[in-house]
Amino acid sequence: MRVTINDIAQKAQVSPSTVSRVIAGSPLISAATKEKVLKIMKEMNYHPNIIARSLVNRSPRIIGVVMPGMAEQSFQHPFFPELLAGIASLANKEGYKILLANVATLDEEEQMVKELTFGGITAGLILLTSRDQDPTVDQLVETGFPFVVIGRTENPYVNWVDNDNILIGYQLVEHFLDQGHRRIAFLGYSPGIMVTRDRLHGYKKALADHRIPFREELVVESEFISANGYDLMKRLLALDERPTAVIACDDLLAFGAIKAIQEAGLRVPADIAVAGINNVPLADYYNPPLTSVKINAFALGSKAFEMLQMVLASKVESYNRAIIPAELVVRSSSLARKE
Amino acid sequence: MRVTINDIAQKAQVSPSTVSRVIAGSPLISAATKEKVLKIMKEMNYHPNIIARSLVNRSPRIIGVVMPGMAEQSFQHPFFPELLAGIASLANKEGYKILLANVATLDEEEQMVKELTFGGITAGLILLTSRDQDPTVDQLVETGFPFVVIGRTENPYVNWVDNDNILIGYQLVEHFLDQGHRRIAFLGYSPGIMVTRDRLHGYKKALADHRIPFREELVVESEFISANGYDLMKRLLALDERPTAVIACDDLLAFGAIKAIQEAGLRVPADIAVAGINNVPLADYYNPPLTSVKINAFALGSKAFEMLQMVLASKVESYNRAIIPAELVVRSSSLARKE
DNA sequence: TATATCTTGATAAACGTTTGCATAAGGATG
DNA sequence: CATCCTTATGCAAACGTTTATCAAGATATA
Repeated sequence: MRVTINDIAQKAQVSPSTVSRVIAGSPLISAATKEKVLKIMKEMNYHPNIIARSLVNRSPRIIGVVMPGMAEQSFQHPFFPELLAGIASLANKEGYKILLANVATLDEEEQMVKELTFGGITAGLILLTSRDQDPTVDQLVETGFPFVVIGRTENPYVNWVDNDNILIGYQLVEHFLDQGHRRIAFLGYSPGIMVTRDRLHGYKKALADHRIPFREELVVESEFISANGYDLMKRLLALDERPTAVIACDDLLAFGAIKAIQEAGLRVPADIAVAGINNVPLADYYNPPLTSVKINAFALGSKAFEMLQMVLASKVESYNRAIIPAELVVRSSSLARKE
Repeated sequence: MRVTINDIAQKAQVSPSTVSRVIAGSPLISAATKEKVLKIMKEMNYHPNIIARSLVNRSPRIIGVVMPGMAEQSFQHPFFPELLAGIASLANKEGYKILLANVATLDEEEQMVKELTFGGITAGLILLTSRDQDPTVDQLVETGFPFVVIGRTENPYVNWVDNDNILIGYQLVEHFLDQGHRRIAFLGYSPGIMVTRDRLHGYKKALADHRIPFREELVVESEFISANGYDLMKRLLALDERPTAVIACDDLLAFGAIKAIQEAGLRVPADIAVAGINNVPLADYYNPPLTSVKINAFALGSKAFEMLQMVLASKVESYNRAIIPAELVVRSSSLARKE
């Protein structure tokens, strides 16, 4: 049998409301009573029933985190756990619990979001998305339910946190230009995925700023899956004029690409330089070590929670955006031989 | 304002209990009423309040998943998300929500588990652990709260799901023996971590079964962190009699080891063969591609949920164990040159 | 026609909290 | 000593469900 506030009250010879006030740290309670109640609470190993508490003050200290399914492959991604840890680090501190909505299909996602918003179980939502058009986001905007997006969508009525993907693309190009490259390819553009769009955008902008003509054939589309890096790179290798440098939208793609390059009898970076994005733990151990961009997933998560908290406190007047800086990590896969 | 069961009842000219019974699919309701109510529910976009429902029938359809913190590094691990997906796949189907308790320290873990068990918010817990002695597990056993462990601990009063780590160690040794190796090293044994203990156990058993003497110096201890593979391997390389094959307790360790081997001017697998465990996505793209053991994390997760459901239904008389089979994936890092 | 049976729906209590309002005790003030 | 604060506590309603018990109407049976 579960020990309730009434049991404590009875044992302490006070009313339940007094116990409740002790728990809440109300100043209206005498020191003596407070101490007595606290002691008994400890003795009886009492823990407040979160459910009951949530019911009465209609904002449960639970936030929902909605993750897209394996369909998007994102689940395999090492930064997901880090992101969760980032959210949790702050959430725990603030006494929020995290309800993880791990959905596989879009239908499931829609249903889940409905349950979470109308079901009264969560106070707010953090939504992970990489799609440029996200029906779930639109759905949430319509209901007015408090939420924050990690990633970015085209819907403007949204508070979001994201990496500066445009800058990431830009910086990688500049890095390669510094190394003397002029034919720089972009591997892994996926039209529906905002991240890749932004990165490509940065890539184009950097080229333009440095008066390098943009070449359609140097951009290779994909589905953001590792296995493709190998195949995609082969397309580039088949070009009349091969690129001398390759920016891959993800480290997994980069590894595949390097494999293809090496199999073709070429060397990285001597013949073709390569850089990835996300800085997976193995980038350092690859041969050659892979230049990448470190995404601060932890910060992404904690910032998202922070923003959601602002939203919950109605402290946001307009729509907020936060951009988490990323850091270029140069390793040998992108370095020119000394000239 | 939230639409409640009373709003529906009012609109439908019936009592709240009737609406409730419609939701529950009770057979005591006439088809006409049922249809009318359902229609109005849809019209008003009604979703039952999960909190209120949980309060009244004291078993909320929420299970807690407790994950060890970054301290154990486990978070970086690619199979964590897959595990979660495995849990969620079944949980969603059964109408259970997942509360993710993502704790950083042991104190936080203890506190969190207390809140989850006594706080009435979860019906049961799935606990991830790799420690042989886990205070949280002991704590849970004592309270009698329904829970299942993924991983294994020494506490016997526990339902758990795990890989057959002993077999994994055994098979890898046999694989290397098949390739003609006799001096096989074991990299990454960590005394407090059950997984590595079991794998080492399998390793020893295989050696014994094949009458190969066990050599203390071929077992290298570590902390289960990628960065160490490199350093640990150097210790092996410094031996008078170097091993000709290395089993690494984790792919990340294996990658570090390969790097050390190659830096020492030796070749993999020609001079030293290497195999890892966990089959991370990159194993295939490494140079050379890494032999590894595929852990079915998804199955691990879904099996754990299944078991928890049994526990919740009190369908377990004794303590259950489930072992998820793993699969050796042979790639070139472990293959002997043709003789 | 009176009674029993069955179908359908309503009433109210309960789950464990929080909190506005009321109240009692004690001290200060006039 | 009556009045008024202040401080500390209790009472009871409310949060949105579920469900046991009860009631009423309809139908069948004697």
